[in-house]
Amino acid sequence: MACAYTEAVMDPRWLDATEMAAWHAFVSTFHLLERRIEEQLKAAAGLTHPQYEILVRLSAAPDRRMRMTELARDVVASKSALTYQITQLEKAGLVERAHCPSDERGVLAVLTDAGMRCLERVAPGHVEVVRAYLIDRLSREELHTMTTAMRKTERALRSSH
Amino acid sequence: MACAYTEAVMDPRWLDATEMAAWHAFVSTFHLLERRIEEQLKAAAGLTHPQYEILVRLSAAPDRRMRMTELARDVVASKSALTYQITQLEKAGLVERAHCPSDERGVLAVLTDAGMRCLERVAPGHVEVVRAYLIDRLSREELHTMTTAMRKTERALRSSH
DNA sequence: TGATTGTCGTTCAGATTTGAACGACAACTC
DNA sequence: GAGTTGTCGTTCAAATCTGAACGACAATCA
Repeated sequence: MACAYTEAVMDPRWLDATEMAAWHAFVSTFHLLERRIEEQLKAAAGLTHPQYEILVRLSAAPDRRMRMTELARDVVASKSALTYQITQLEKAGLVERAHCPSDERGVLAVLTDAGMRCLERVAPGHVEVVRAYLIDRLSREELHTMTTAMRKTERALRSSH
Repeated sequence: MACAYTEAVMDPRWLDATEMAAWHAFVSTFHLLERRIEEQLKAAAGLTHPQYEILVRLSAAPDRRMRMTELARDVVASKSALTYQITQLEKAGLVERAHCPSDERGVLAVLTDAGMRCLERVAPGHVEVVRAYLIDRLSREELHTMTTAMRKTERALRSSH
């Protein structure tokens, strides 16, 4: 009754019980899963989740390289956060920086061979966690619905900035 | 083809295209939404999302108070992160600390009247963002499926620690 | 009771993120 | 081509998070 989400029940703009349940479940679950993923990656390879995501994106890019800004957009990180993480990964020998041939301002993040090997070594354990707690618990139907729902929101958020 | 998620297609433990799409959509969307929420809350009241969530939980608790550990579990924060945030909210006059009558070690976080007013003032704008980018874009059916899916994962994660 | 073990919340150092400011270059306009 | 505006990536200070260590108290058990 005192909850800020449901208090003004007369106003249709507030969240009803179903909507509130969906939202809270979404937020809590993500944080819990994120925590478990961090734990697994740290133990397996001393990597953080943002660092792992960077390696994944680079491994899938042509020539295993990507512009800083594009990479930041892909992994949803701020430019300064990406600068910091690329520096860390460079110290670890997993990524290198290269000049961009087509733009003098540009910097390319390049996955090294060591970075690729690291990813191949770590990925199975990571995927196992994602499976164990999310993917394998959902039916094909649920998986599809969730993807559709997430994409709608992602599209709306990306197009408004 | 070089993506670490799909490379070893012979191994059924890897994620196929559908699963990978679901996972990436989930992670990206959450980060984008989180970013937008932070932006809105900061502009509206100088609050962070974790701080807002703390106020919400306290507002819904009996006597508007909660034990630190329980609160930390609810908002999925580490104990030290909660200690820090409660200190910040105390400085802002939105929350107070009180002794726990039943346990000498315990600390109760208590929502002040100012905290309650702040929450009532900020909540509509916050809910509007959650609606605009997530809730209102999903059908009742999708909302229900997502909640069910998230709850399965949440349950698995909470019960294994 | 006394001893052991566990939980509570805090502290601290270190790691990471944020957002504003910046210099360097690119793109566009006239 | 000079001037304006925009983008690129980095830097910096400040804010926040993490995880291990800690002292204080609670719970359990002999």
